[in-house]
Amino acid sequence: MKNEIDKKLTDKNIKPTAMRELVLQVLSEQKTATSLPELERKFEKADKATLYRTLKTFEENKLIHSIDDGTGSVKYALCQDACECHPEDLHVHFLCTRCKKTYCLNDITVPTINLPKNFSLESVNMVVKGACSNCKS
Amino acid sequence: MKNEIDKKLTDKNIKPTAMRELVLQVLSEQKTATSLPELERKFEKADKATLYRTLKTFEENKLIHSIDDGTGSVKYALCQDACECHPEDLHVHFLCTRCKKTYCLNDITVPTINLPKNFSLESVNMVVKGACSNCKS
DNA sequence: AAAGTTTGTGCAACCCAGTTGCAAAGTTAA
DNA sequence: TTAACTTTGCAACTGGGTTGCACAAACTTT
Repeated sequence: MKNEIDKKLTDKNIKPTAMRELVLQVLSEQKTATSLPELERKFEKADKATLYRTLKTFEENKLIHSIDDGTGSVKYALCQDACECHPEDLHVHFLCTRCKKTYCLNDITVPTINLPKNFSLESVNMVVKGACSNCKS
Repeated sequence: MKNEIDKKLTDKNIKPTAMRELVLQVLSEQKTATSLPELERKFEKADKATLYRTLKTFEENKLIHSIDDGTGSVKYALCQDACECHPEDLHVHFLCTRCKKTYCLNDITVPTINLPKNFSLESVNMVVKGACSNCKS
């Protein structure tokens, strides 16, 4: 258990502290992406700033990626193992407008776009909104 | 001039007040999408809340649409004449990571996505990031 | 093992976009 | 002109995100 978590951290060159183990543990358990405020609620004890910096560290080291789904708080989810967060690695995200959960649609990669002349591409944020299978009446 | 602006407002069932005429005027002049804070700076005089509510009114009446480009402030741009803001009307937006301007790529409609079973689609926010033609070195 | 260095954590304070309540001003209707 | 409604302006607040700083914990070096 703990060893798997620690391995994930060290594989990405992140020193495995107690805090980081806990946060990664929780993130691993989620089926949908998690925001900083949500994380704060899950860890009554922990400090917002620490959680914030933990997420930043994870993101910089490509352990997680962030999704801005327009709900006002950025959400985070684990990257796929080999993910380098390059444009061709990116997948579509789905925000359920009912339950406000954000899903990583890992097997739906973002479509290629033909940009206008002299525009260069760095990344894509694609959020599809609608009702998820749980909420669809 | 003023008549065109007023016509656009009344066509969308928005009462043409002085404030609204001014805001629509300014929005019409922009080649890129405009945020509330930017608008505040353009109108030193006007109140934030009024501008805010003006934008909301415009958006509700489908005169403008909003784009969350992840910069921390939502941006607004005029809709195309016949726009109903339905999924099939939506276009891709481009955020230049250098100059932070957000372009409506009006002739690039968002690609169709095959959602998982029992997921329904309401709308799509697709923001491509990179360097625009002005900023590309 | 002690002193020094680096890294991580916790607290407090802050910034800023967005939002709301309320009262004053303006507009429309009777 | 009065009454009803709409718009505007001010002030205050919310909440997510961010930073400075001091303390604690973990590595280094001798």
